[in-house]
Amino acid sequence: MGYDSFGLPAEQYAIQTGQHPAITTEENLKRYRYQLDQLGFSFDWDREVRTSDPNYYKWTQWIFKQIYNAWYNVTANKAQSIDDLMVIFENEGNETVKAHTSCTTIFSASDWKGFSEAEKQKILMQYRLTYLADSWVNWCPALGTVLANDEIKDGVSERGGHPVEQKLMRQWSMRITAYAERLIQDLDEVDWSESIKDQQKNWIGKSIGASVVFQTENGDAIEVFTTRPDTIFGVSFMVLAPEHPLVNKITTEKYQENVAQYQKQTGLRTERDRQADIKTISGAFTGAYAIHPFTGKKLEIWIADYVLASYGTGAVMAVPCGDQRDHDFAGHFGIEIINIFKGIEISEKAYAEKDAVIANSDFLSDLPVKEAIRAAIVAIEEKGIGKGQTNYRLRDAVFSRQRYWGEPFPVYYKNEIPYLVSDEALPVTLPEIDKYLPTSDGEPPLARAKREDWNAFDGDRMEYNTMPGWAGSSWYFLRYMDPHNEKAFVSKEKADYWNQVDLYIGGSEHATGHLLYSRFWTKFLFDMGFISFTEPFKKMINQGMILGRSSFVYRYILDPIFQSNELSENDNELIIKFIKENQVYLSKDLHETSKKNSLDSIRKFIEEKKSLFNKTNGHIAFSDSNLKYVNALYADIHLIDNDKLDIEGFRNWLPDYKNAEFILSDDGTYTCGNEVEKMSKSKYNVQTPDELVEKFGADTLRCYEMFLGPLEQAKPWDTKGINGVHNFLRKFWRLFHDANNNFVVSDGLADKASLKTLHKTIKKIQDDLERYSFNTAVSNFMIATNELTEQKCNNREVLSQLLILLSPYAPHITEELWALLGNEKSITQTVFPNFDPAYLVEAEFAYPVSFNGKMRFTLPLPTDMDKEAVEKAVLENEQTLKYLDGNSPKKVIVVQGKIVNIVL
RNA sequence: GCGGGUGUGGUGAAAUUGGUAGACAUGCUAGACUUAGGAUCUAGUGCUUCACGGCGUGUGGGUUCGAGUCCCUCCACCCGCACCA
Repeated sequence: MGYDSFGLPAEQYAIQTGQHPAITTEENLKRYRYQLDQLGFSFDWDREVRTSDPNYYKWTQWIFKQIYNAWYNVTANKAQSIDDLMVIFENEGNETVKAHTSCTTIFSASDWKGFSEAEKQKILMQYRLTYLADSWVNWCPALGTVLANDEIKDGVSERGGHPVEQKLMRQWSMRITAYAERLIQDLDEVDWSESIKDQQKNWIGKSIGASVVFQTENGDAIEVFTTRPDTIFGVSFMVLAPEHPLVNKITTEKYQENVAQYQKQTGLRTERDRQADIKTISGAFTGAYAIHPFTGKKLEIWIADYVLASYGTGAVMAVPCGDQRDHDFAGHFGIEIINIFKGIEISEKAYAEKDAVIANSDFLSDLPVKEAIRAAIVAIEEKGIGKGQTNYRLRDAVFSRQRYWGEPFPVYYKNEIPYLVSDEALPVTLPEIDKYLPTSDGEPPLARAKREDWNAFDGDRMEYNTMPGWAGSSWYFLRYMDPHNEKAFVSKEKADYWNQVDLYIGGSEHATGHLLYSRFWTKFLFDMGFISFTEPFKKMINQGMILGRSSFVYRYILDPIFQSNELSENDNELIIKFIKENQVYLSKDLHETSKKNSLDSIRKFIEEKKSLFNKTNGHIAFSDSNLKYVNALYADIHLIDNDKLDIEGFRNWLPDYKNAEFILSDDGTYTCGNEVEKMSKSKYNVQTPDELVEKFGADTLRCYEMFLGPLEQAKPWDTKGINGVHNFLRKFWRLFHDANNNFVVSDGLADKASLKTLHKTIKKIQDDLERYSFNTAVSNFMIATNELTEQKCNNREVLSQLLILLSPYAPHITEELWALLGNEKSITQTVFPNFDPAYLVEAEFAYPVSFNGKMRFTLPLPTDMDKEAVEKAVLENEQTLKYLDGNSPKKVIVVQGKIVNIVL
C-alpha cells in the first residue's frame, strides 16, 4: 500500500492556506487510512510507501542519477553507462556510435581529448537519457508550471482546464523516445485491454516510410518524411509549415508580403483553433521552387498551416491523388493533380487505400503499392537523396516542474553547468521556504531557499525545479518488494522473487501517462541490470468508474400576458421583480408533460399569482400567464430519497431556495429528475463511503460495491439496492442463530442437500474469483444462504466452510461468527475449502425437451441413461406424443445430460 | 474520419465450452404477522392473449437440430485519437 503524495492539489491548497503541504498531506493520509481501515482492507502496512517521504524519494533521486549517467546504444538496443560512451569517445570519437542523441556534430578521438571539460559535458548532455536542454514546452501560466503532453487535454490543462502556451525554457527531459520501439513491441507481452494498448500505440504513433531530400532551385534542401514513397511521381508541389526555418530564406521578394501576412495570421491562432478549424483551406505561395529528384520537374513551394511544425520535419511532399488534404489544397489553389494509380478515378477525391497498382511512375509503374514502396526506398537510397525511416510521434518527456511540492533534483550548478549530488549526500530534501510561490523574477519557489536551508547544498546554486508527479509513481511497485532497504531501491534478490506485478487494477485514464512512464523506467532499470523483467505489470484490469447520480429540480417562471401594451420602464421593473420572486419548481412528471399549462394544479398556481400581482399593481394587471421553463438545477442528493425531494430540507439548504415554491405531482410529492455523471462537489452528487459504512456497515458496502456489476464496467452509484445486500448478511447471520438471536449450530453430519449447496458454492466462488467476477460471487452467496435457510441447515461443518468462502467479501461478520464457533485463530489464517465433486452427483437430470429448438417441458431421467434410452424414453412420453400430434420426428438430437431436441 | 467498447425486463444485472434467456437483487402488486420497520414471511411479476398459444437479448440477414453466444450488414450510445504527411 502506498500513496503518491506529491503533486499539484496539495500545493495549491498550501498556497491558499499557507500551511506546509507536508502537514496537509499528512492529515489527508490519516483520513485515507481511517477510511481504508474502516472498510477492513487487509493491506500489508509494513510495506507502506509515500512518494513524498525522503526515505522514498532518496531512491527516486538515485534512479534519476542512473538515468542521467546513461545513454542509449542503438546497436545493442539498450541503455548503457555513460562511462562506456566516454571510453568510446576517447578511442574512436563519435563517428561509429549509433545512439539516440540530439548531437549532430561528428568528432574524432583526438578532437574529444582536446575538448574542454565544459565542451565534453555539453556533448555528453546530448547523449544522456535525461538531459537539460532548451525546449519548447507547454507552459501553463495559471498553474505556474510546464506540463507534459499527457497532462493536456483538448489544448487546456487536464487539471483545472487552464490555457497552455508554448514557451522555450531550459528544462530537464527524459529521452523516452529511445524506447519508442520497445514500448510498442513489448505490448504484445502483456495481458492488457486492447483499448489501453491502442491508446499507447497511438500515443507513440509509429509510422514507417522514408525521408527524402528535395533540393530547391537555389540550393537549399527540404527534408520531408513520407509513409508513401511509392507515390513520389505523384508529387506536384511542396508544403512547409508556416514556422519552418527555411521559409524566410527561400521566399522570393515578390511573395514576401504575402507570406509574412500568412505567417502572422496563423501565428495569431492557437494550436487549438488551428486543429478545430480543419475545413478552411489556406496557404501562401513562397515563389520558390523545388526540383523533383526523379523527374527534374519544378515544384511550387507553399506554406500552409495544415502542415505541422512539430511533426516529422515540418514539411511534406504533396501528393494530391493519394492524400485528401493535398487534394483539397491542390483543388483550392488550382495546382496540378497527377494520377499515378492504375484505373482509379481521382478527380473528385484522393485514393488513400494501399491496394492500388502504381502507374505513370517510370520504374515504379505496374507495381502494387507494397512492392512499389520497397522499390522506391531502394531507388531513393541509391540516388543518395534519402533513406527508409521510421518516425514516432512520441516526444521526449519534460521532467521539470516549476513547483515546490515534488522531488528536488539531486543536481547543483557550478558556472551553470549541472553536477550530480553524490550518493552519500542523498536524499536532497525539500528546503523550508517562506512562500510556495515563484520569486519576483519568475524563478520557481525553490529559488527562495537560501544556501543554509538546503541539507545538501553544493556549487553556486541548487536546481530550482522539482520532478513531475510521475517520477515517484514510476517505480513504487518495486519499492513494495523491499520497502525498508537502505542500501538499494530494491535488492536484486527480492526483485527476482516477487518479479512483475501479477495484476494491476486501475483506471484507463493513466494510459498515456503513468502506465507509459512506468514501462519506460522498468525497461531502463532492466537494461542497467537492476531488475530482471522488462514490463512492470503483467496483467491489467481497468475498473469502471463509480459514477454519481445527480438529481434535478425544474425551475419555471411566470410569463405573463398583459392587456395594455403601454408599460412604463417602472412597470417593467416591477414585473421583472415579481417574476423573479415567484419562481416555481415543477415535479418531473409535470415538467415532462406537453400540456402542462392546462393542468389544474398549474392553473391554480397561475391564478393565485395573478390575483396577488393584480391586487398590488391594479393599473398593469395581467390577464393570463403561462409557466416558462428556465433550467434544471442540481439538488443535493442527500435531500432526496427514491427521487422524492425533501421539500423543507431543500428550502433550508441554500438561502436562494428559502421561499422556493413547488407544484407537486398528484400524489403530493415532488419527483426529481436524474442523470448519471461523474461525482463532483458542484453537482451535489457526492457520496462518501463513510456515510454508508455508518448506516449499513463495511461488510454491506463491500459486498454491495461488488454486487453492482462487472468490475470493468462503469456504473452509477445508486444505493437503491443496498438493502438487498444488507438483508442477505442479516439472513446469513440468522443461519447461525435461533429466533431469539441465540447462537446455535448443530454438530454431526450435514444433510446431503446442504453438502450439495456447500460444494456447488465452493466451485462457483472459486470460478468467479478466477475470472474476477465478484458480482456473481455475491449472488452465489445469496443463493447458498437462501438454500440453507430453506433447508433449515445450521450444521457446523457446512457453515464453517461457507464462512471461509465469504470472509474476503465480508470480513467483519465472518470473523465474528468464526470466533463464536469457538475458533481461536483469525479466519484469515485458515485454509480455503476443498471442492469435492462427489457431492454434486445426481441420480436424475431433468432433460429440457424442445421441438425445433423450442423448449416445451422437462423430463426427469436417470443421469446414467445412455443416448438411445433417453431418445426412447422421450419419444414414448405422453407430452411428446401431444407435441408430435401424430407426426413422426425427422430427427432427434440427444446431448447426454444437456438437452433433447426433436426436429419436426 | 480512425481505433476500442457497450446494447438483454421498470432498474442493477446473470447465462463460464453454441444447449431450459432473465439466475441473484431491486422495484412493483396482493396477502400474512406485528412493540408500525429500511423487520420477517407467502404468492405473483419479460411482453402479449380471457385462454390455447404467440412474440421476445439494438436492426436486418446467414450458419446450425439448436444462436444473447459464431459470421455478415446496418443503427444507437460511451471512451480514446485526430490536418501525424
